[in-house]
Amino acid sequence: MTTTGEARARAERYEPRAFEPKWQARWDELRLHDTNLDDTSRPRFYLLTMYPYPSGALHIGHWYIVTPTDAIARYRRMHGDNVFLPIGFDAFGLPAENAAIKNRINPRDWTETNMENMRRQFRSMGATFAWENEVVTCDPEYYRWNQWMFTKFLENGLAYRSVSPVDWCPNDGTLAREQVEGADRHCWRCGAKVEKRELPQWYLRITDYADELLNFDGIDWPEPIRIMQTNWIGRSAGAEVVFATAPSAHHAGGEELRVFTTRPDTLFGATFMVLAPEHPLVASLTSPDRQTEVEAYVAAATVKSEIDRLSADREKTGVYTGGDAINPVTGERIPIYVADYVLGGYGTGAIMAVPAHDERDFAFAQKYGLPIRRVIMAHGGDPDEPLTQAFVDKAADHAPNGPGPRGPLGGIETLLEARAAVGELVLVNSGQYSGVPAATAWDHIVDTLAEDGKASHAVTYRLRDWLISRQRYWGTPIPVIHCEDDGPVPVPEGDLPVLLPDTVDYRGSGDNPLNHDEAFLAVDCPRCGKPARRETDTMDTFIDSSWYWFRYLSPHNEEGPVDPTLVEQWTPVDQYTGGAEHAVMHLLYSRFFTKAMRDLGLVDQSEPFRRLFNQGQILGADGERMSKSRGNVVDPDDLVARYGADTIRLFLMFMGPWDQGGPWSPTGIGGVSKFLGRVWSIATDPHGHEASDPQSGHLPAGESEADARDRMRTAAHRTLRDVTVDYEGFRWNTMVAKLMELSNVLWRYRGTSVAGLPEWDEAVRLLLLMLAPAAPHITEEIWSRLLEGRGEAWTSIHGQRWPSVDESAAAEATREVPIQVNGKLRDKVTVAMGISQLELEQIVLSRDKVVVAIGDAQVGRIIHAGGGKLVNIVLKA
RNA sequence: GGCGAAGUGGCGGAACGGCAGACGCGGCGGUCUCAAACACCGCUUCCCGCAAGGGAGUGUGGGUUCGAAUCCCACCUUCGCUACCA
Repeated sequence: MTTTGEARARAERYEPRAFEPKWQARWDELRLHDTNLDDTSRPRFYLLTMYPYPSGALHIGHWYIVTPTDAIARYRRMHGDNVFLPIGFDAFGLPAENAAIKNRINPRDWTETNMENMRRQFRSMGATFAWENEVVTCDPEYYRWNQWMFTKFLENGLAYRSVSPVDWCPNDGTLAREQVEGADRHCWRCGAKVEKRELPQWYLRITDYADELLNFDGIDWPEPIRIMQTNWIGRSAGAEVVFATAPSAHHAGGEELRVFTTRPDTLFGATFMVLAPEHPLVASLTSPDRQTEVEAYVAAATVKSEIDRLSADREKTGVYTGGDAINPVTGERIPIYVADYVLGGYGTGAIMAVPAHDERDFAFAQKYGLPIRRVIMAHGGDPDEPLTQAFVDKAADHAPNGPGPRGPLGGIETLLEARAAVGELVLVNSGQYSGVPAATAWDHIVDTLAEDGKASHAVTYRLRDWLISRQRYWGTPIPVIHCEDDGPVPVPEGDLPVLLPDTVDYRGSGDNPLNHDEAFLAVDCPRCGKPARRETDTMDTFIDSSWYWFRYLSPHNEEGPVDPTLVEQWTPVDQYTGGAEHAVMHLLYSRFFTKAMRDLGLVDQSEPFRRLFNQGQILGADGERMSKSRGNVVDPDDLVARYGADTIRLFLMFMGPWDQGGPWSPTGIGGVSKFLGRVWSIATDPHGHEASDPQSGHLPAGESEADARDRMRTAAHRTLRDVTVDYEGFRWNTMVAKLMELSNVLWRYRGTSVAGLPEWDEAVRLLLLMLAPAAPHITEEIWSRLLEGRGEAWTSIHGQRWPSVDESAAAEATREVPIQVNGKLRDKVTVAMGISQLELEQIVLSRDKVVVAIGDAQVGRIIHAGGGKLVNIVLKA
């Protein structure tokens, strides 16, 4: 049998379109992937991948996330695990609402249409999702439990309402802190400039869990993610010190002005104070002659954040309020400034400025001619030596509170350690503390002031409470009723869910249509029965994604948000996969929710995801993020139509390390397609050969049949050994490469006398099994043909057990030993595996090339590296 | 400015103390074909050489080691996140 020209036309070629849809339908029909959650006879494997937003169509980035995840699922099934791989849709959110405004259609219809298309596309991947457990977050069956949990949070003091300045985008309404991006403070979604607005808002007390969230014990997460979360939480241990305002012509004085500092040891160097523009005491401290100037500055500061960050000069600005304060240790009168380099939302919104030891304060003091007093220096130095820049001692920088590495991953673990490190630094110009080591003074000053209630140890965090209010329609209505007499009252459990009305008036502006829906708004107060108004804010969609994996276990459960038995049996999630762009927000919120739900008695655990893998992002061919507006979106449907799903799956895995991502380039896709074509030919037409190649059909010169049989067996089992490790570590690119190598070996033997021998058949079988999780259709098709050819009944290849390595087959009889002389490669020699070092040395030293390389020199040591992997002859100098 | 990640052929990448460039793309040459496409075979880090062979080489400069792409120090570049956190 030959394979060329007409003959090739006759031989059946790899034609994925001919069978991929058939198998997808078959797997669905047999319900191969709906998981029996009650089956406890097998080890469970809860595999979760981040559910998509129903934007309308999958792009290649979705395939990049889902395809390897599906391979993990299939691989675990081959190990006998009861795998649960659910999917759903993150179906609330702005794009639906924007589309609604634009096209005057209902967001629900838009969303439903999109989901239907995406479900079809998911099927075309051959992904084995448990569709029976699908969760759609815009379904009342789901969001009612958001509401239910919100009322529980309220009862337990975890939710509260507060009027505060919020970031406001003219298009998208309120934004979370994290949703404001970049130096110019633009909206993460639409890019518009962000303003500030005062609004009553609902918050969740995530900061109550700040310390617990810093602890990653018992979860296997990538270190960069842990570091990012740790830095995001930003725990800072220091002290709060109370300054008193000084009496003046316009001001009685004696008011408390609290500051947060990590350096109370520098208190004697505090020569002025700075308040954030938002600080509540700004107005009362301002003297009449300064009022105009201060008010103008404060007004400018609220807008400023948008405008001036781009202007490269980050020069500090501020104005004197005309008010003064008393330094509690020196008794000095020091001026109080307002400056926007102090943040209203951090610490107390006020600082004591120590220009000698803080770069920002130094710059400010220089600009406004304020005194700079050195209070810390190396022992024995001259305390009056003028400073040309702030003296910030490095060791203190590495304290957990400093700007350097901090927290559990930051090197120096505790303040004590940090203080020990600054032991050689002493206070100067600090009254009774002069000459005292800075480390000692730190505590002493705080403790002494604490006796008079003037200071206390304090911890602050960068992390703020989670603002969940959105002035938007397409989200979970916050279940609260505002009554004139009773204030905000939670909707009673029996009245849940508060349904989102389906027919609303889209005004085309950013304003929430719920504000104008009288049928929705009008309600009686559950407490007093008087007419009241419903809350119109809806919840941040990150609420939806903060517990959805629990709901997958019992998506239709009407008794509660979760089924405690299934939760206990199936969670925490064994493996979570998703994009690294969610490193902080979604993953931190999910951890918080899990802990909060635990404290409400809903779940029995503290961490949601035991193991996390963050894959990289596929960018457009231009290296930019894929987006419709950039026009660089790659449509997988076209690719599937051309190459078939298996080729696309495999190509995405072959591109490079999974956590790396990178720009999309279809170059090379043909190589993967060719590989599958060869697998096809090897398995379905083992005796065919290429007539255009005179060598084809003959064993390589000098190779016996026995050699070839050995080589096939060895190659197959070594590949199995290595590929198994790659599967475990999600190293898809090398996994594919190794399967290509094995196929190259078999390709060479195709049509020769060893094709079809038991070793051949075994190698082919192993190749198919190893390829099955990654390329499920072609392997299933070939598998069924092989069974049919042997007259056996059909069973799915995906129900087979992962093969085990025959170590004796994987072992080789000989090995090639590279020979170095003085670390330079000079020769190689093939020797028997069991050879002794002495024998090896004799052979090595007798090699011509080695003798030449040694020349007249004397042989010194001979190094046998890596258990005989390499020999290095070291010459005497 | 801070934090994180990464710099290896023309390209994606492999190797992560022991043969640098696995596997694939692209390129070049060839077989098949009237021809093209497909398919197949061979070569392909750079420099010198007809070859045998030799030399250089993993962002740059140092260091540790018998041996460094890999470990350590300094620097440069790119990407991501963050933006004065007291």
